[in-house]
Amino acid sequence: MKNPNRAFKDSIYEQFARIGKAVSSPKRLELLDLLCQGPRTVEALAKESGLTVANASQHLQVLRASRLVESEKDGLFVTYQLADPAVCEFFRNMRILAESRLAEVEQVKRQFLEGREGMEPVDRDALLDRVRQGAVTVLDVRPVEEFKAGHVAGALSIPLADLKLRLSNLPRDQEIVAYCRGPYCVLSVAAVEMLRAEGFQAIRIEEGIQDFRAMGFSISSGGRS
Amino acid sequence: MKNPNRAFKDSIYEQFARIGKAVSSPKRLELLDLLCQGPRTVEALAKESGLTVANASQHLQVLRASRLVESEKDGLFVTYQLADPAVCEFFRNMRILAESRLAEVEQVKRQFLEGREGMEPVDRDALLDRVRQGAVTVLDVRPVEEFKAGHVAGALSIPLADLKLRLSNLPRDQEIVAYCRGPYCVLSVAAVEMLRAEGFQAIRIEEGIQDFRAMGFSISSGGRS
DNA sequence: CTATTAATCAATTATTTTATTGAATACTTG
DNA sequence: CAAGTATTCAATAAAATAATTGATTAATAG
Repeated sequence: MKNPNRAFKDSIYEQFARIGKAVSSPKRLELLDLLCQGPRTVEALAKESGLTVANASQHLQVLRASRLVESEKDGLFVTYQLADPAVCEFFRNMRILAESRLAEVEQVKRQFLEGREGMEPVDRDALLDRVRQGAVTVLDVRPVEEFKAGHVAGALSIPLADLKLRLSNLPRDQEIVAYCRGPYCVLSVAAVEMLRAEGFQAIRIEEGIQDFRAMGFSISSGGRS
Repeated sequence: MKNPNRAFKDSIYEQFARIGKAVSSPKRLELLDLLCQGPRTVEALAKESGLTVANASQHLQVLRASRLVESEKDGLFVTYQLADPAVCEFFRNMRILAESRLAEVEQVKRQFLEGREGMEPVDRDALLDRVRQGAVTVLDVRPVEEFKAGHVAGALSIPLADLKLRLSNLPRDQEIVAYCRGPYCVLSVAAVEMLRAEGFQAIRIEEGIQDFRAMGFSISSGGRS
């Protein structure tokens, strides 16, 4: 057969490619990753991703055109958010695929963490078990809004920026497990370095909130402001 | 903090974007989709996707550079295949995300199937149940090699091209459920049209082999050549 | 060794995509 | 209504991507 269905297939794959194009730019992926933590204004996204506001706005519009995110105007501010939790799950799948297929990812990570304290290889499963059993103090070092949007049940919220001032809230006789946005977020790295320097038993766990959720951990939202 | 970790993040998201770029082209998605059915030579892929051989080869090299596929030289022929079953699963996730987020997909499909016989909306779950229980004749109309690479347990293999000659192998007193590569493959559409014209009770099921696998159906491989 | 075939390479062109800049819009506050 | 701010728009230049063409490489068969 001489493919009389070509036009149909072309249209279909063209649609699928809209999703692919949306996630083909590093900066858009970074924006998506941030949005996985919760809604954000254009300005906040621009700042965190190192983009100019105009450029961030354009990328966000690309993401919106592919229906992965939605925007809402709140007075002067425009808040962007994921259009569906499935988008976050998709991003996570993509991340995991990249980790498994691209050796370069591990390499880049290793190079960055090289020589940092508290980053020794650990028995990840054993650590997760201790978290699950509440046998350690779980510390969420992300900004408060992200903590409120969803956190590991029972975790303590101390954003990295406030950590130095709130050391007295932390136990000196129990291990502290710090987490942040995921394996490529550096908040928990800095937190653990500071805590160790202050004499705490602290260790980083690479998982982010989406990973905990995917692994069936109990997730809470809200909490004291 | 003035983002001293920018370089690290940039490198990481750049790696992730390699996967995104690989799946940002409609033609590469079509190639990936074909490879989800099993290994293929460049020529076969080019023909089926409507690309020139040189162009297909280039796209395949892009896919290989992102480690989603691998190639192996067999005498004169180069055979490409998915680097990992996870790639197929990823593609499926992407397809499902596109279906749920992009109304255009449904629209394009509807427009194409409009007025075709045997494409009436059916109770999908009930149909799947009948397939699961073996209460119908399940017909795989894909090329034999694809059938051999994996098929619904108990299905009968009659490639669309041979269907006219092998009608006697099919029951006239039982419903025939035809499947092919998935919702956007048209082999089963043509098969059902032909079967109905010949007086069979035939119906199409949109699921492809990966969908059946994901839904926990029993999958066999091999079979008579 | 020559001819044949499958696949890739290399060079070109046309098209898209990206970042940047400055202007324009839309909303809020006084 | 005027000033200020968040966002978007529009225009541009730079860079990356895609399809096409013809040449080249590698394996096979005679």
